[in-house]
Amino acid sequence: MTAKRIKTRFAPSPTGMMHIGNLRSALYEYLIARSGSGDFILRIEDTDRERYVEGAVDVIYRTLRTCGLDHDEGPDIGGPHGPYTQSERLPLYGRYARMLIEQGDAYPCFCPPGRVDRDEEGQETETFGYDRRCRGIAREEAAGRMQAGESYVIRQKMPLEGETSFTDDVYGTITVMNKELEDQILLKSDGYPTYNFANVVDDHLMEVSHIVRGSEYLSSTPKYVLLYQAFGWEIPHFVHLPLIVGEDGKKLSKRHGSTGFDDLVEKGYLPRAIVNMIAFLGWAPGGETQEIFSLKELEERFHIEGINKAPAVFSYDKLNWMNEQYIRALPFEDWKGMVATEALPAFGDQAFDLDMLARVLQPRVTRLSDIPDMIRFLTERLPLSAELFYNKKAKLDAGRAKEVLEAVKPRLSAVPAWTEEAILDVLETAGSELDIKKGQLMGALRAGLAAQQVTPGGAIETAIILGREESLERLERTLEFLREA
RNA sequence: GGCCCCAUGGUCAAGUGGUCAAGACGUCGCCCUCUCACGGCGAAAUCAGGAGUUCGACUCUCCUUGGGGUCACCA
Repeated sequence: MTAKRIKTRFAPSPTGMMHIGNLRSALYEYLIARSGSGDFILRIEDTDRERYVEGAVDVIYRTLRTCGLDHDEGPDIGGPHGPYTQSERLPLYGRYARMLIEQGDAYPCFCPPGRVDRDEEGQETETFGYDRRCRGIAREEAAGRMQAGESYVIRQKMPLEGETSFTDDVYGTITVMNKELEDQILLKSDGYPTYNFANVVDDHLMEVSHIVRGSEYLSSTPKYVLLYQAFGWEIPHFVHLPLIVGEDGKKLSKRHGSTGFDDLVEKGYLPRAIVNMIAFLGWAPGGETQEIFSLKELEERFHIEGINKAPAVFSYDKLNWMNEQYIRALPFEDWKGMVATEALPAFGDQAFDLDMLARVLQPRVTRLSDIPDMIRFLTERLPLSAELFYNKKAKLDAGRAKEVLEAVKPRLSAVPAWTEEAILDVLETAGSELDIKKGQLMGALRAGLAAQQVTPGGAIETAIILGREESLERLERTLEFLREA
């Protein structure tokens, strides 16, 4: 193969959400193109009218855009090989199919759909696939029946002997016996091509150099190779990707939880983290140990040799970690904006200090959607209990907490400005004057303010977030509880 | 079941005949510490099995076992 310009395509079918597996294909296709300064194009494969979902094309555009996978040709931006939507290319497929019939590499088939093979006793046989019943129909008879308006499909005529092999850039050379290949349908009775036919025609016409797709297509690739040969077209590079599977080792699907890009985003995963995560499902840079890569960096390091052959299990644990890395590294202002959209509705009319809240949350949040639960103790006054104040190490319990708070609350009420520095100053003074250990002081205050044993952030941070008024009211309420206990 | 593919710790994986077999996630422990995190340090944990080839195999070959994919007028 000559040093042709690298060109890859993402060819999704508009059937709904953007599955993680599809997105990974798109990402690898994009990276293979970009790492070789080639082109990445988008083609919509809408040849299945029954599965077509309104609006699915927009999901595809939107997802690619938010992930930063810009394409060079596509239905929305055009290009030299349009149209890029298969339903608009129908006449083309018919023409090429007829060409194959004339060459003797395809034939019309009049069998009803889904016919099951049966043996002499009428039992279903164990053999699968079409039995080539119509393959022997004389050309004139076939032409007559087609003329007469009989419904038919066009099937590829597979060689009955010999073998076909091709070399995949990831899996190496693969060979199959031709007799194993089914006379697959190229053109359906409704005039639409099947994927098996359209992808070959379009990939050739659009000058795609590297066909990148999931390994579930590996076993049907010999049939495509035969098609390329029948047309006398140059065989492109094949780059089959290892499957993404769930924890149970099975191909990732709906029952494995959130497997759509939108689902993940809704759960609070950052698009950049998702992209980084799926880049490593079946690929590794080799040599180096870095795992956090921006899309730009991936464009520089990605290479086909780094693609693995074994299926990869999608790990939510690892995704969580990646998301945390991205959250921690976010510029504070960006992070604050995200916290605001989660927190504002939860706080409602209640005032709170967004800066401090964001600061406290940044090193602790795993997914954005976790925020509402994490801040519930701030947006609601939770029920109190004696156990809240128990801390063995600090020798703190409800009784001691009452003493501490009784002593400290008046001083807090008198703080001139409700700032970190001022509050810390008051508490330190109180601590040394009244001889209260820091653990007891802070522990009692934090529990008294939060009414929750474990909190993100400490006593002072909590006080700042809540503000003076709410903090003092909460302390008064706590003291009332403690006095009665 | 036929055909095809795959096989390093629980997971993602580096490795390409000679390494004490990287690193990350997760798990566990310690430190830091007003709780929880973050951060730091450390630990346990892997070459599926069997034959070969070779002076020497995780690396090469074969077989076994295990797993997966595919057998649609879906892609």
